Amino acid sequence: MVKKKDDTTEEKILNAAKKIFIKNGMAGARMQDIADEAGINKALLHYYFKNKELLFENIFIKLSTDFWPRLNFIFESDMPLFEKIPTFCNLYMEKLIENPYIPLFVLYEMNRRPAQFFKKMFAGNAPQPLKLMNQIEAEAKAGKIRPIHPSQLVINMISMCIFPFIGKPMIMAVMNMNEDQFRVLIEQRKKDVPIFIIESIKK
Amino acid sequence: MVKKKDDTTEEKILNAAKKIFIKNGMAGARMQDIADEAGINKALLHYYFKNKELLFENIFIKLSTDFWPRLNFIFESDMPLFEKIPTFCNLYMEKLIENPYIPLFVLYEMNRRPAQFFKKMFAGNAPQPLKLMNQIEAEAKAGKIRPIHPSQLVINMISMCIFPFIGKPMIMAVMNMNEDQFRVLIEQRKKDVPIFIIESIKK
DNA sequence: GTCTATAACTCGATAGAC
DNA sequence: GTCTATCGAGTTATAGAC
Repeated sequence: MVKKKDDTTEEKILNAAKKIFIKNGMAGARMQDIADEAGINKALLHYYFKNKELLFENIFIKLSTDFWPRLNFIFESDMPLFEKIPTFCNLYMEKLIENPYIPLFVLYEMNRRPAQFFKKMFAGNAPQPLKLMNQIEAEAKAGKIRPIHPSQLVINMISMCIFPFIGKPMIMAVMNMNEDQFRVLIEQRKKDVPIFIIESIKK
Repeated sequence: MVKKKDDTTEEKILNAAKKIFIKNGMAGARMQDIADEAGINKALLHYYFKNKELLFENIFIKLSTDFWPRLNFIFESDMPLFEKIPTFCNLYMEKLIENPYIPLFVLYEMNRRPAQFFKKMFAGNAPQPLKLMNQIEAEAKAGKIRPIHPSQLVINMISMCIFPFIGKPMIMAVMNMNEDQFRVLIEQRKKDVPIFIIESIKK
């Protein structure tokens, strides 16, 4: 019988820290809250992770890869563009539905840290949109799609996938929605965003 | 000779608080930093604003209206849709270029506050996309544009305007850009985003 | 209104027993 | 490895002089 991973104290701490850091951010999170969430005391927390900064870095690097999950294989696949775009949007939005609070957390913390810091967070995990961008440029040159800046198209796609999760409270307030209605909106987007993009670039 | 508004102590405090809160967030901001920035001491800060929470609320409500500046007149104007969309994108992105850090600040703080809290922040300032949405629906029914969910179109438009400002460090890292190149990218977007949208919905 | 000084408190971190 | 107890730095907030 294999011991479940999150039965160990270290896993309990990591899960608790993840939850508390996402909820309150680095500055707002308390070591006491993390200890409580993990069902241990502060001293033990410091026994496993020397200080708050190191615990945070550990979590931040993990969550950065959740923010940008292993979808490079789509960017870099040989799929035709009109298939690649819906595939990416669907898979990425699925991931975001599972982890809706990660983008805001990651982008917020990135904004108050020097660029140097998140070089290491990208170690081997950086998104590689270059092949997709080359593909877009090739299709445009070949007259298969209308001329468009590849980087702008990629940013448009990612903006429309991510933003609703970041702007959820604003959207719900402005559009006078409840949780259920918001969930429906997001489900709709999985179909609508790819259509929106393809309608824009097709000739 | 009229006294400049920000010569008063209260205005100095408000400007300082705005700067520090945007930079460090509510949890990360220190009353001492705000006092230093304003060129006064902490005691005087508490004389003007009883506590940190009240000062924050004051700033947050102000910044929420900057986040959503007075652009309702565009949403509600009688402009044709194909003119309204570029006008909105241009004016909104101009505002965001002036205040690039406000969206992340506002959306982050909104996410850790109960919906009830920012009801008051919307007092009289809520964005009113309803007329725009009705217009979209009418144009679709009349066969002037392809069928599309009005709320999705509005969210797409806002996503593409705002997201680059929130995701700036990520975009710069992934696309290997410096500040100047990012500025160019944003300038391009003022033209490209409206085109992208119109190409998508036109018949 | 504005300041200095300090109280009151929060929180990260450590000492030391088991 | 895990706990209780506590230190000490840093912060919000107040008292009280000018």
